[in-house]
Amino acid sequence: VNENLFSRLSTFTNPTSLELSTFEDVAEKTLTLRRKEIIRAEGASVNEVYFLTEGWVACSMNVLNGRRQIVTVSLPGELLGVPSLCLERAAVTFEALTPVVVQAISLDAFAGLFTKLPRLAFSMFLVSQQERVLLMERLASVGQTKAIQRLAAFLLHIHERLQQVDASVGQSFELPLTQSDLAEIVGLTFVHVNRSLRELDRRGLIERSGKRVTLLDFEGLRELAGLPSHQFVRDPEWLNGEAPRRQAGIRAPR
Amino acid sequence: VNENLFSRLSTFTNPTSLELSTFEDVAEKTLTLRRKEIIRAEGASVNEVYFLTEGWVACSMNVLNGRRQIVTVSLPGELLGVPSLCLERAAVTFEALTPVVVQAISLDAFAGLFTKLPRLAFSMFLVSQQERVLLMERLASVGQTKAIQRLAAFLLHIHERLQQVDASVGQSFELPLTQSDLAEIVGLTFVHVNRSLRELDRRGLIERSGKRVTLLDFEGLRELAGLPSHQFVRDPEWLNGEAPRRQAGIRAPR
DNA sequence: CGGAAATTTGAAATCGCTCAATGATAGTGG
DNA sequence: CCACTATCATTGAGCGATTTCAAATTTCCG
Repeated sequence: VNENLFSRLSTFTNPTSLELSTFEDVAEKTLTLRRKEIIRAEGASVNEVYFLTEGWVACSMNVLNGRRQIVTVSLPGELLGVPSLCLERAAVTFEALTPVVVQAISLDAFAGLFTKLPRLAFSMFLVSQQERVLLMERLASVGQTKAIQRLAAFLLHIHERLQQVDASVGQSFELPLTQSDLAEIVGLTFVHVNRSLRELDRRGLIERSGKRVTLLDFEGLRELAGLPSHQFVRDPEWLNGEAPRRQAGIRAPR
Repeated sequence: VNENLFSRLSTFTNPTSLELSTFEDVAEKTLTLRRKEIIRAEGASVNEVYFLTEGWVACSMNVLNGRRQIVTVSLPGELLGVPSLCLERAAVTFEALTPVVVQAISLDAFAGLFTKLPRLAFSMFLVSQQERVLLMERLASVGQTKAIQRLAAFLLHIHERLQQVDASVGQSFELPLTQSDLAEIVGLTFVHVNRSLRELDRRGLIERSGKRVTLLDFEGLRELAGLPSHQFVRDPEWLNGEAPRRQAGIRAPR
């Protein structure tokens, strides 16, 4: 499972061994959690970010009517809590969907990374932009498409991300989410998620047994989902263009 | 209107005059557009980012069924096109909602900024995190709340951002969006947006005349919207903690 | 002033939600 | 290993929110 833990940091550039080892060194403590345990709740003070090394995590935001939106599902190799860096109090709750292992990184250490390894910093910047694009896609899916399309879009999305962590994933994979979780992801009730999943089943697009899902017809699913496909850059040449000319550190203004 | 053009870059730290002047220098050409004109379309190759100096811009993503989602509305002082930096082809279309002026910044120049002014870079990093939080809020609103609540949430949101650009904005402001635009923002049809706006009217929460909107009852609107309120950090101490110790540039791995 | 775009309104159809009940599955303690 | 319990999945029926289609008004702009 651990085979490609840094795939996320390597999405846009190849990190040097120095970069990777420095990154590994900033971890201060390792936390192990069981399913349903909370890593950090919405509203908690922002003292650290987390590097997810094992398991799945739901990142959710509560709405006053008692409902909640799962805004992201995080997989091994991802950083948790980066968006809340700009806030006094955390915006989202991190809940373990499976047994989970995370490494806590203090804000000082994280900011230090940013200065010591500016190229890694730029990688993290690009990863954040990728997350923005993915959030936009989710918003487009939830805002503009029907139940069955939203589910198709999410299944394709999570399958693709799973493949990046573990290249051995085929068309079939374990989805450790209840139908309630799915409902909170795609903005529906769990009853309607149930009916829509069976409809995907009936149409021969997917197959389910227990928590295992098989995507039978990728083309059909993509067409149904209706979202544009996005090709991510790899080592863009402009990154190495003007970039290396000067040296500087992050420094307060006079 | 132009009074606080750099409010966005100054959200988290106070930029030095060097930082601001360097930032201003990277602009390569100035584009002036009329309402409805496209600055850059979804799918176009990613050659530049844009600094919006005047007017409102809708950032939208198309879905196959012919509908589209407006994922962001940008106001003066904001950068356009940063998320698409991680893509081969642009993810969103930028369309002028009013007469607009933008400055184009080449990717090389932008990457150069990142290296020359790492503190400004970190500011931009934090602005990106803020955008992620705002997108999550929008997703929660669209995914989990009813039509009237989504509109309340959006009106509060845009009012708050407007105030940051122009402190003189009171409870009343010009909203240069059609009801179709609003529909594409909150994930409804324009017919239902119309009915929901009149319902907000009827309840005495807002008042409309032409494009001018007055928010009559902020407390009521906030309660209705049902979203958590988020307080953004200002000059966080961890930013100056470990950060200034080293000097480095963005550099390719060996 | 004329035409196009935007807003408003009505009526019917559809989608998704709520409430309620039944079955299936997995985990727990004895 | 089994009984017990909680959680999860499934199904039905009726209701409510939102969409769709269609048409009338109003506003905006040249």
